[in-house]
Amino acid sequence: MTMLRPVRAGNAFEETVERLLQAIKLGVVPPGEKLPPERELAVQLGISRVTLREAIRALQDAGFLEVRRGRYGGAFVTYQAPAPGTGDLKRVIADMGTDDLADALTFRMAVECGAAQVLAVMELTQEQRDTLSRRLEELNRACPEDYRRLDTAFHLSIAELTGSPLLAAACADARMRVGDLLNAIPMLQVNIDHAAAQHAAIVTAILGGDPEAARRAVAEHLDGTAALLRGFLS
Amino acid sequence: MTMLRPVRAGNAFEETVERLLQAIKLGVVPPGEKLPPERELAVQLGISRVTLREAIRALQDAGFLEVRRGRYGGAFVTYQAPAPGTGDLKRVIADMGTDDLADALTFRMAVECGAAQVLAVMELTQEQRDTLSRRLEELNRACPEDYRRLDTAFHLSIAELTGSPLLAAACADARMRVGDLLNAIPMLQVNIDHAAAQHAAIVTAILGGDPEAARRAVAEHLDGTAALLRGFLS
DNA sequence: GATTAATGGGCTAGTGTTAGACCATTGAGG
DNA sequence: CCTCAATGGTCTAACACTAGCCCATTAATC
Repeated sequence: MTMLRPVRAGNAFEETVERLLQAIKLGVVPPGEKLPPERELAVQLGISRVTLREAIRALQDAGFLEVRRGRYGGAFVTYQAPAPGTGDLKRVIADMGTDDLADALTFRMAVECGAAQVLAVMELTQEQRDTLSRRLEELNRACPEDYRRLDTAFHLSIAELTGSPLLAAACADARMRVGDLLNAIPMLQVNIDHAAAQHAAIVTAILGGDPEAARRAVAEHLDGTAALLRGFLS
Repeated sequence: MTMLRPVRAGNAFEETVERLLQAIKLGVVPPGEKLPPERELAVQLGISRVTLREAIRALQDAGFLEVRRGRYGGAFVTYQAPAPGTGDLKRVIADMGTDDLADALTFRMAVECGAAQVLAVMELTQEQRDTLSRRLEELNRACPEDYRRLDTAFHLSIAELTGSPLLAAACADARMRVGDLLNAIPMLQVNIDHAAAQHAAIVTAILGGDPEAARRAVAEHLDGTAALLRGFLS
């Protein structure tokens, strides 16, 4: 039964590695930038410094981070998102398993549509409206290497603007789970143009206070990804 | 930032107590019934038997469980949901804090609407359609002491039928967080009739494959709860 | 009444995790 | 060049959690 599912996903070390890895892959910490200091980050993640260091060490060994000592040192991100190509997609899908893949896509569809709908119903301050518009603009002006990162930022800001940490966390989790997938999808100009139109429709619906349209726009947008995948699965 | 939020909610003992408590309060394990055997439950929850026993002990001390030894023994639920009244509501709200309250309600609105929408889009087997209809019937025939439990079962089955464990877990989590609230809300016949009509609308929309209507029906239904609360908050 | 299988109760040794202190290194600025 | 503050590196003692084992109790069944 759903209610008696596992209390914890794994041990602290594994979960920490996963979290940091996804923060890196999603560009929350861009290449060349460094993670917060260990003592600070350990507090944010709610774990001990020892465990955090083990995780950082693992990511260093795997080539995602470069750790430098001394003042102005830190754990610097060396990972660069690979140039999107179709070659990796099948491997990524195989790595996830089709069940987990469907689960992640369904989950993402539900929470992102829900977030957009909720946000569209809310009365937004001018500042909130500006934030949303700004994220959209930044995404539209993005150069290819920044695109994924800003796309993530745009999608997550919808959830964050609802003011619900639980919802923001759920959307971040959903995004994490499809992160590898998105990185492996080829990024053609047609796709980008298409996505841009859909992003604009989402923002318009939210700012216009139309939850139906917001829900529909997000659903269509995410369906695009799902359709692309179905193409590669068959 | 959202991505660097805590990796774990608390220690295993606390999380386990919380989980079991909510399973009891939501009627997943009805009064008089017993929890699964310790060895089995520990595996399901992904914790050691020692930790589970500590949690059970705590709930026993708090009067929610009665543990009996020997064959056919087990941890029996003694907790009976209190007769709903307005007296407790303010205390429950005060216990949660208004921020957490708003967070939980927003989160629930998003994930339950998302689940209904997703389910409405899916092609359902006859068995799935029957399950949904059956849950609705059971709820409509429920006697007062079973109402909350069957209401929970109905709502959760929407998420479970999507086939996404992540989504089901999110909805269960959302329901957990508003569980005390729902138990404290007075259950008048008008409210029940109103809810029944909304439940029927939800099922109709889902079985009819209309995601817009499904989303709207769930939103209206949950807004009812929120409106009731706003009444008590002012 | 004896047997027995299912269950909770309790112990131990080992591993995971934490908090906190202290050391080592580095680069900026005096 | 020296100093210093911010940072990673390391250690230790305590606590949390786990796996596995065996014991104690109980009620159905023979």
